[in-house]
Amino acid sequence: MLNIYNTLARQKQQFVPITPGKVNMYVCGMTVYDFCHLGHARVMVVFDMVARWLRASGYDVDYVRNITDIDDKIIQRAAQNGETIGQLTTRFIDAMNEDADALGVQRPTHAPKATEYVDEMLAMIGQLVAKGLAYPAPNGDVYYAVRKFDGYGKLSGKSLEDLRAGERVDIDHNKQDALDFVLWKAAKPGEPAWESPWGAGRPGWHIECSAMSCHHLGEHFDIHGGGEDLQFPHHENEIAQSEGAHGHQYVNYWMHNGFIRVDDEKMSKSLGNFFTIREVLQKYDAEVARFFILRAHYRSPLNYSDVHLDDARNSLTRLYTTLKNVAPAAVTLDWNSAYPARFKAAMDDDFNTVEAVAILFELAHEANKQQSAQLAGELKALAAVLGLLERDATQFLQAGTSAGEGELSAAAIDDLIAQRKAARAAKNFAESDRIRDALTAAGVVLEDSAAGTTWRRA
RNA sequence: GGCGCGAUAGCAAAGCGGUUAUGCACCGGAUUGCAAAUCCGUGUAGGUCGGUUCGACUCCGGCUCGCGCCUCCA
Repeated sequence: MLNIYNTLARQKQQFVPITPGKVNMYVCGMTVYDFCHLGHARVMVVFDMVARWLRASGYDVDYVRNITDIDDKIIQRAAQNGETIGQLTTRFIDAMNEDADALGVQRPTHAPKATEYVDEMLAMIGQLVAKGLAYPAPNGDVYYAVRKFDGYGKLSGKSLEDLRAGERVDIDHNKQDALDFVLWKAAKPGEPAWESPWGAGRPGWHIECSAMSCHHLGEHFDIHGGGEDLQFPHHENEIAQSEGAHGHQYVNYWMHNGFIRVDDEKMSKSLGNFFTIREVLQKYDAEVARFFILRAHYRSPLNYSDVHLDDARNSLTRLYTTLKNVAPAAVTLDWNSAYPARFKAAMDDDFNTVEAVAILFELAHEANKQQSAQLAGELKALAAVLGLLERDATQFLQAGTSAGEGELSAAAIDDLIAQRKAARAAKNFAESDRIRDALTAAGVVLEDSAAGTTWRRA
């Protein structure tokens, strides 16, 4: 039985789907005006893992991850670049999909773009205005009247009083309350705009998720996820919009993943301390990056550094080495048998991939020790549930970096191995060691066995 | 200032009121021409001060330090 830490309840709760056997899940995706960084990678990988585990558990999962393709930064960036908004967003949506694919992230079932749901957003804003929960302001904007919604603050644990005391909210005389947030922004000259009952304009950020989740998953669905920085105000505002408009519960389980950090600080655009996914993939195999994310608990902060990525690569190498040394049998997982049962218990405990990965290592140890194709098969099958160890072991072990600087080609390596083999046959160990040392210096490790010599990159 | 989270061995990182986490690194040994890989062996970790308890890394409280949200942000 699956337990999920629900931000709304601030504790783990047993997961009970609204419809038996079916899970509807929505995750806040990217605003596409730049390349994705590692923080975005974490959201994509974490919720990919969640979707995979739900499916492995037998659920039919409808997974929606939206794309914000209209907002201030997009407009600004397109203008800077001298390209249209469509050109800019298309470019970065493609880049995002490339990065996600590299990381082994399966595509969500739907990836709706905000610009394609403006009608739905306007309909919802209309409902909110009709109910007196929203109001058009003198400047042409439409705002949500936060104080009219009873439960405001229930997700983030904030009270309106505390928020007002925060003194960090701009005073805007168009708003009835400083904490009111915008649903519809009046058009400014030169900006893209849609017609609306309140004049030409464009949607505020929060309304798109309420409208698109409702369109694809209904007014009430099971899981909503995103980075923990979205808890407030974005998710709080979504609740206000959706529950305000529909008059009932919006989401049952709210999940928030922790940040990627650099030197113990949140990695973010505004701090400028971010690494893009493709930057990292120049130096590290994408599966190493995925493993790096999944070997930490999704709610914990995760420090990024080359040292940690090196460590992750060495760890993953051990797993793949096991599969190279012990050919895995084709295994159909029996969740009642020892290792799979423990793996399942770990995953069912709020997606404890840390524990699940530890079990993978125990399995590797036993597979090596017993030279057991069955255990190696279980290792491979269990890892596949996490989207790991799905490649040919030798392919992984010999893969270079995409940068590929100063790397010896496989052909050159094979040639040196042949020379070394001849030297060894002639008992010329000085020469064979010289060749091996040269390879070591080039980052290539040799492994002799009865079957011959194999190599991998260090 | 308000609200919240965390502090585990050299590094990373979990579970758990009493019994080995796990990985990397390190050190012995087996194996190897020598290595690598693998196997065997080796770690008296749990910020600090108190409390509860027969017993606490694990529960409770104080303190210290770190981080996050309160503004766009995954």
